[in-house]
Amino acid sequence: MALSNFELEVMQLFWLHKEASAPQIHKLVAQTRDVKYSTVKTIIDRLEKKGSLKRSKTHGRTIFYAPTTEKQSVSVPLIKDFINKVFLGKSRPLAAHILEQEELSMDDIEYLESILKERKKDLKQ
Amino acid sequence: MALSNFELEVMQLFWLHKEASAPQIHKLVAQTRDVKYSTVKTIIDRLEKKGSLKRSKTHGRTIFYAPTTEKQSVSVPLIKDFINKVFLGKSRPLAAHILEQEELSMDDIEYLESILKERKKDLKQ
DNA sequence: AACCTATATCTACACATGTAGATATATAAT
DNA sequence: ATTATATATCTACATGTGTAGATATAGGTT
Repeated sequence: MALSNFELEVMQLFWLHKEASAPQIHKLVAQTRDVKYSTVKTIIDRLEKKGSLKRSKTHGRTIFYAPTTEKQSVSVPLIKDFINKVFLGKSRPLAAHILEQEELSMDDIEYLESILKERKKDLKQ
Repeated sequence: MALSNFELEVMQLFWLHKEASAPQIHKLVAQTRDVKYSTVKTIIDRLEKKGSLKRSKTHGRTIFYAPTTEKQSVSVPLIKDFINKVFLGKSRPLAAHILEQEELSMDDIEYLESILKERKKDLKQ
């Protein structure tokens, strides 16, 4: 099932921390934006209902949740969708934009070059 | 103002064709999906209200619309958003995924390599 | 044991979105 | 000139989303 922006934002925190409670997630999100506990808890409830989070343990009455899927299994289809939606299914213009315009360190660049070199080798055979 | 998925899909068609009428856009969209004329027209009306389309001319009572902005001015911020949303603001993992997994021709690869070479040169100075 | 407080649960609401029917009407066809 | 038809306009509605208040209560605190 598709995730909304806010749901995805919360999932990112769960993927990062492996496991967390609603109050913890609320504190993290509240560092950036002014959002009430119950708002965050609603999102977590919806994620649980969607099957993206499961209850993993409790401390007192505090419930801890954990992701049910790897981050990859969500983000890879999102990339496909995005390329379809914004670049009519063509990867090259997106790749070009990132390589030209987005922030990359020398290390990043060399890493990406090595990927391309490999890819080229595979294509040739 | 942000565009919904469907709105963006319709804008893609306008960017491609420069100018079009609602019936034309409907026919194009209907090639892919079963969607009624009035649905498409509603989306176009909303795009007009949002200021993304303007009326450009009429033939009989048929209204032609044209985009008010370049495609780039919409897609570039979308890329930023997407990287923030899905990759916590880091471009490298997205770039790596595309270079590794998405469909690229030898020509694409060589083009992307040349971008990286340039970028490297700039970074060194 | 009584109380306080953090947390969970439940309910609600405005707005966006995808969807399309109903209706009016300007123009093309006869 | 009349009629038919394509197109525009208007209205509507279910669902998803971001948002949060109200209320209950388990469990820590005194």
